[in-house]
Amino acid sequence: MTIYEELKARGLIAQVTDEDEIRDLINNGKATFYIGFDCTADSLTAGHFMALTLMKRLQMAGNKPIALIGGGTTMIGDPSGRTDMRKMLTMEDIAHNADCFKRQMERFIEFGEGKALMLNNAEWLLNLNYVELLREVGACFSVNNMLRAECYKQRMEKGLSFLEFNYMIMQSYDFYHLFQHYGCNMQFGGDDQWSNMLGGTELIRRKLGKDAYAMTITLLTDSQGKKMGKTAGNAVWLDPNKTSPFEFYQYWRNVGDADVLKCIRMLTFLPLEQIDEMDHWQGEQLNKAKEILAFELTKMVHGEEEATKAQETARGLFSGAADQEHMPSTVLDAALVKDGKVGLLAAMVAAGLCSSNREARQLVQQGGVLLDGEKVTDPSTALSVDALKAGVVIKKGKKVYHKVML
RNA sequence: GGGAGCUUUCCCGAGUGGCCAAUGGGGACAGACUGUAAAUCUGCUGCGUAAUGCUUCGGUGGUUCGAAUCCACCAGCUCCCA
Repeated sequence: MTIYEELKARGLIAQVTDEDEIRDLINNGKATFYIGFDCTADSLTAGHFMALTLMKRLQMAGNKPIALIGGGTTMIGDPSGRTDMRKMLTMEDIAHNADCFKRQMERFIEFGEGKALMLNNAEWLLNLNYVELLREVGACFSVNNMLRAECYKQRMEKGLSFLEFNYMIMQSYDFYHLFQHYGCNMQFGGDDQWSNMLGGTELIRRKLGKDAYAMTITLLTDSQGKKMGKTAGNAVWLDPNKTSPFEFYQYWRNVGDADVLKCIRMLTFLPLEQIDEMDHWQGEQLNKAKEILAFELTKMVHGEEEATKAQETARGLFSGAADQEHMPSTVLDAALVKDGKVGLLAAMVAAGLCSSNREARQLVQQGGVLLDGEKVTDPSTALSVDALKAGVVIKKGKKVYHKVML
């Protein structure tokens, strides 16, 4: 099976500019492609992860990837898919985020001589001269067309600043620059990037009279059409300090039935034949598929050891016997001790299980808290120092376990 | 440059002088049911052990016994005219 067919079978391809040409390029290892990552946070997310796997798949097929860090474009802020303007980041923040991105990517893609390339568009964007740029590329863009682009359309109501309006031009310039200096003939990106990417191919055609190609990746959405990789509005991070390997594992372990196979197909490197076999699994059996998904992804992001640990912890917790070793834990401040005891509510807040005493109390009263497996409903419950020395396991709801100690 | 309007708790959105910590919906969280799923039903959602308690309705001042609600100024945004 060729790589193009495989991408297609995995459901990764959303839109392409020229299917025949692209198929030929990537199947024969003739593509030098880039994917851009704007550094709006200090860690990559599950969403970026899919782009990285795509990069890897294409690299394995002999193509040359360029990971482009958006040190320059982040200064503008991509308006695509947003209903309001992004917070403007400072130069320092952006530089710091770019560093973090770099470190995370290196773990995943092979960079170096003859391998993948990592570049930062701050290099060429930050030194552009306004008037020169206007004359060189500004003349190639039709405002009329830009306003018709999907990414701006939805902003016509809420308002769009000139700063953001220029994002498409910056991204197009990137492609133009990479095409000329690095022989980059293809761009990949999320499907929401489609119009920005077309801007690039169009610019190359107009300025250089040459063809470049663009392909977008299907956005990972759940069966209800919501973007995946987020919990409660927070991203699922790849940085273990922001999302622990266990939480990361749990996120995938808990995806909806309707989404498991899709995720396995799109995100893992398991052979398609194996995935097709899982396709007819149903009901409870799907839990097995979820475990596979969670394990595979955790392994890729955090390493096999962490993945095994997370899996064992999860199995332990949900089969009853808590595996205390790998459970998140907090050592309580001795100042919380009163009369040889620590109030349960205070302990829960200290452990980060609740943000306030009030919330903790409510949770206890609603029967959402278990202490070492025993349900407690009295908010005035206190933990004795002796018990704390040994460690007490607080279970919040069905899935959150936390050990507190002194 | 001129004119009109908007700014509410995580989000949307009611509220136009006391009965407002503020209707409703969404989301989040918890309970029941389950398969660590979905759907459904229930509870809950500023802080406080509690109170006629404290802090909140873009910001700063003011009017008033009392303001999210009225006034002034400032800021941000939207729309119309240029």
